[in-house]
Order: sequence, then C-alpha cells, then structure tokens
Amino acid sequence: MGKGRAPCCDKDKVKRGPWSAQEDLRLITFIQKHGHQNWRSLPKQAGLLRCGKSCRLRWINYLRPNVKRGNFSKEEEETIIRLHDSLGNKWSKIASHLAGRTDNEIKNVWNTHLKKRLAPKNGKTPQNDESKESSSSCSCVTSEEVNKAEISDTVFDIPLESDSDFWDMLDSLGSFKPDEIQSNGVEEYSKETENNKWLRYLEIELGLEVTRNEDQHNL
DNA sequence: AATGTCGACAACCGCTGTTTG
DNA sequence: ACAAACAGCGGTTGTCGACAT
Repeated sequence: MGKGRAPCCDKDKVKRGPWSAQEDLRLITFIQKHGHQNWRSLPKQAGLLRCGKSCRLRWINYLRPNVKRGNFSKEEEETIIRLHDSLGNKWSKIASHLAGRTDNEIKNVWNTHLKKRLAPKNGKTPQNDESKESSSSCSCVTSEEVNKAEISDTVFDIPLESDSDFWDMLDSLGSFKPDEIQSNGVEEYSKETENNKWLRYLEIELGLEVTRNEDQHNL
C-alpha cells in the first residue's frame, strides 16, 4: 500500500508503559458498559490517554473476565507443545485451543519455558497428530458478547482513587470465573450477567458503587 | 548488605489481512 | 478496482523481581 500508513496514534500524546489500576478500571468499566466496537476511538471515549491498540491488548491479555492467569497446567503445556509442533508460531491459533489463555501468554511461556525444556530433546516432540483437540471445545474469547452496546461520543468520567491491590482483589474472584460457570453446565447463564456481576464486584471492592449509580443517572 | 546477572512477563512495534467507502 | 482505515498477529524490547556472588 504505497503511501505508508499514518501512525495509529500520536506517541507524544498517549501514555505508555505499565497500566495503573485506575486505567484498568476505567477500561473495564467502559467496555462493560459500551463494548468495544472501535478500538481506535475507545480511549478517547473512555477518557484514557492510551493508544487504541494498547487498550485492546490490555483488555484481551489481561482484563477480560474469562482470561485465566497463573501457572499453566501440565495438560496445557503439553497441548501447547503438540500444537506448536503442528502449527508453528501461530500463537493465536494455539491460544484458540486453550480456553482462557491468550496468544501473548502462550508465546511468553513458550519462549521462556517450553522452548528451553524441549531444546535438549532436539526440538521435535513425539506426538505429531494434527487433527485435534478432543479436549478443546474452544469456549474461548467471548468478549464479542460485550460488543453490543451502542457507543456515543461521550467521554465518560470515571473517577478512580483506589490504591488497593488490584490484582489481589481480582485473584479473589474465583467464584465468578465464567470457566467455572460453564463447566457447571449452566449454559443459560448469560455472559452479560456474568460480566455485570464481575464488574459489580470490582466496584464494590474499590468503593466505586456510588460512582456507578451516578453514571447511570447521567446516561 | 550491595551489586550483578538472569528469567519472566507485560507492553510496544511494525507488518499483514480484512473490511469499507 | 483501488486506497484507506482498522483489527489482529507475531517478534521484540523494557522492566522488575529473584537469585547468585
């Protein structure tokens, strides 16, 4: 495409580096309420000084309700090894076979653990079956579900002040994990309800409940 | 106790494929 | 048919904590 591309955002005007808990909550809150139809305009609408790409990455890799965090199980590692053997570095394809895991996370695990572990074995793993994944019903990535709401050009003011440890709090969310809900077979339990519960929990934990009520009045 | 090194992981960068006007 | 805009992907880098010296 001959002319080259305009940069996706102005590097001088966007914040870079690690996300703060405040930014995370702002992003979560916005997506929960309005979805993410357009990543490029999302930061502006959400009042974030971030590139749309950065928001997307943060959401997909870290903030989605059903994203799994923590150590990979033996089974997951073996699945990665097997799929990498057949697919190569197609991280997103591999991720699609591991519910709740992201391509970025899988890539990191591969580069830091699995690659080294396999190196002494001369690369190839014995299993090389292509046709997959009895175990993988690919329940992954349901964030599109969130993507229904209409988005206006409004900039939503979400005042955030909490200093509490955001991730300690998220880690205690076990009972909300959609994975668990699904594994219990409660199919009719709607994703939206799950998301709302999850968001509500965050708000309560961070003392944002009042803010939310005010927001609703404003909409 | 201070400093250096290494590993893990979050985030960024740039490219590609797809969609849209 | 073409160009521009956009989302998504994979490679790479930066940062931070753990461990060794």
